[in-house]
Amino acid sequence: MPELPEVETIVRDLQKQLKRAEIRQVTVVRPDLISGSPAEFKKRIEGCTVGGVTRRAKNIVFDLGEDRLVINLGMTGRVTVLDRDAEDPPYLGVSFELTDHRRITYQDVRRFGHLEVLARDDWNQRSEKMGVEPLSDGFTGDTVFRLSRKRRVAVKPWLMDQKHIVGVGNIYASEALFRAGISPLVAAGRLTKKRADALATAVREVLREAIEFRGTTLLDYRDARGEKGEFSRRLRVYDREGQPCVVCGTPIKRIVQSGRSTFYCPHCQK
DNA sequence: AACGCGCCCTGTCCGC
DNA sequence: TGCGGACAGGGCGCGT
Repeated sequence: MPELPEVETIVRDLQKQLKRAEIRQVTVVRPDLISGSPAEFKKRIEGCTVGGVTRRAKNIVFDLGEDRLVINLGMTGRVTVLDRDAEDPPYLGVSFELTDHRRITYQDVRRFGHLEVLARDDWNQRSEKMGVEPLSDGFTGDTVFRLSRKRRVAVKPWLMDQKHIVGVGNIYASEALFRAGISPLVAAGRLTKKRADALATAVREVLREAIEFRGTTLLDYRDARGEKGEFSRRLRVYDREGQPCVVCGTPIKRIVQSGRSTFYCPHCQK
């Protein structure tokens, strides 16, 4: 569900809302969502002050001092800051009661999400092994060109593979390829340098715009205030099968690649 | 090593 | 109306 823009939106909300927030008590409602035992999870978080909230790939990272609380939202995870007295939201997985009048809740219908506490160094090590951040200075057409060499897989699933570039999921992969005029079916390794440049630009632009509009809500996504994202209406191909291409009017096609839907314009994307 | 696929789980929608 | 199948922003582990 949430890709880079949605996670980034949530993180920015949380940064503002949780300045120096202190966590008093943790309640694990669904132990299958966390790594390790609920007792250990509680022990390592209770009493900690949130020093900051950042994003790495599609993960929300809470700075707890020595430890990091890392949340991956899976498909339907939500992190919301509520009044402490507000009733439990549906599909509540974990609740973090703060020392002020609020609490942070994690809800997840499908429970593909994941919460984990780990030591700062362990997290840093893991983070170093992840793919490149597409909004970082280090991400250019050269990056795309270099990483895609000799890859025979189609560029769309390649773009979604977090080993190379992080944060791009099913929606923004289709959207970026449309903007770059590249067919989702071409082999990643066959991209010319020029097309790699265009793709890098398209990825950066679509992610930036989506953040500006607070992400895409198809169904489940909500930001940390419980609001939907506004980028949905600006999608050019995703979920638009049969509708006219915004550029040329050709009906948008839907195909399945690696088990995921891909949407594209067969006329504009070659 | 790289890649495709099934699976995790619950809800919704569509066709028959 | 009811039911089965397909599908949904992700990611892991398996086999080839």
